[in-house]
Amino acid sequence: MAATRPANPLALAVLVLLWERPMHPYEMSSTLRERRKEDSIKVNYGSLYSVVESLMKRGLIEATETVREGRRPERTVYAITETGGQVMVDWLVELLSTPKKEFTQFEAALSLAGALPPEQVIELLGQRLRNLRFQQKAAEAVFEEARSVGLPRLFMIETEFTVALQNAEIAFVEHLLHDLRDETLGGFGMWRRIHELRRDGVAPGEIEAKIAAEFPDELVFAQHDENH
Amino acid sequence: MAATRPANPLALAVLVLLWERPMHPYEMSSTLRERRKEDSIKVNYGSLYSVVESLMKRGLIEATETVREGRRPERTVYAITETGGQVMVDWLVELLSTPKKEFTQFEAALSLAGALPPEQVIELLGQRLRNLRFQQKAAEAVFEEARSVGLPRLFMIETEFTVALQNAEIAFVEHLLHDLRDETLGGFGMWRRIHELRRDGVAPGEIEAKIAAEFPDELVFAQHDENH
DNA sequence: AGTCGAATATTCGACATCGAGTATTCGCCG
DNA sequence: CGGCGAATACTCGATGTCGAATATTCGACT
Repeated sequence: MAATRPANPLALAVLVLLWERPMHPYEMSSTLRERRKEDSIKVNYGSLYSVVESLMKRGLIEATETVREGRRPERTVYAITETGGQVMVDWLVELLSTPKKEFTQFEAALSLAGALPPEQVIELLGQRLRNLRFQQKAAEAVFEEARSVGLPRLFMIETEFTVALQNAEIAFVEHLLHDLRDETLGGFGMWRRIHELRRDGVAPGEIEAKIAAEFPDELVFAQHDENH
Repeated sequence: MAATRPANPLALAVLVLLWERPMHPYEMSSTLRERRKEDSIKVNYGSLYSVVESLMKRGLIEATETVREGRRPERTVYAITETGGQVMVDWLVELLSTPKKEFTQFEAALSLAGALPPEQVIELLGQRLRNLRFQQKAAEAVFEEARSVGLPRLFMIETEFTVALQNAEIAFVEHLLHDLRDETLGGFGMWRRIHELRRDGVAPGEIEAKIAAEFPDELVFAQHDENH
């Protein structure tokens, strides 16, 4: 059978750390913290220990010794196995070369935003924009500081990436807000009307009928509705 | 106590659907499919049924009737409760107004890419770029088709959003690849040297020492290492 | 010598996730 | 009219997630 791997990217981080040198779990978490990898990989005690166990079961890492230093609790030191090294490489290859759809909460919220009235959505997106700009300022400051300390860019590409994505989000929200305020976005009138009717306590079925009558051109795509 | 909610955004989708009108779970999944929300919300049978149960336990939705149509298996129809309506609004408000850090696999991979030699990373990012461009073409075609069918833009904002993010990713990878090929990216020499030494079978501890000696200026930030 | 908080190091269990499996029925085609 | 594939509708359990709780030690300061 092919060597399987855990789903959690934290397991990849563990493999990479053990590829550098043997370590015990707590040291992994502090190393990741020191290198600021917490910002790009979700590290979490519970997950760390179960991910290590899961890597053990699959034979990708092995316990080499248990040390007792002073009277601290016992620490188990792990090392990567040969299979583990291969899995690490394969995993990195896949993640770097092959884009995979990932779902964000904001995307979900956008797709469900129709359940709030348009004016409120405009208001909320305005707030988001202010928050995003604030975060952006903060991120750039951190960035600048890291550079001034002499941290090579190589160690910050993942941060550059998230900054790039954030900028794209800012531009998107700005653009969307503009179109919403303009009321030029296709479907806007229908959206507002639905919420007016709901506010006035019109029943769901009746709303559907009214909307269909009032906005025939915006619903041409929905012919399948006639089946019911 | 404050009304809690499940963590899975699919639960929000369920609330929104039931806010529109009562439904049974399978109908939820097909409605989401029809509206192409699968692309922006991870829908998954297992999760759907457990999310519905979880919403029930919290009193955000309630079972109104169980219908048997023909000799199909029994279907339980659910409706949203008043509390559920409030939770839905609060949840949407939060997601729309407040950006929250989300971790992507690619970000994790970027931050761990140092475990592969630079030449390979360049090669892999080249592949990624080709894949991204291909996907982009496909997405734009879907988009164009939707518009030609008369689907109002309002129903596609979430798609516009992901397209914007994808474009940002393409630009980022292009830029990064350029800097890598140039070898202008700070830390590049060190990175290559580490992999040369590993390939030649030099021991981890020795590698660290050699690197520290050969690249003193790129490691000025790492003074904490002297503690060990 | 005492204590307080930060760091070290891990466990636990409630909860969530998800794909594969099961069972049924409808509709179409020959 | 019979059979087969697509659609309907849901269940199950192995696995994964994660924060809170636990327990200890170190160092700084009183």
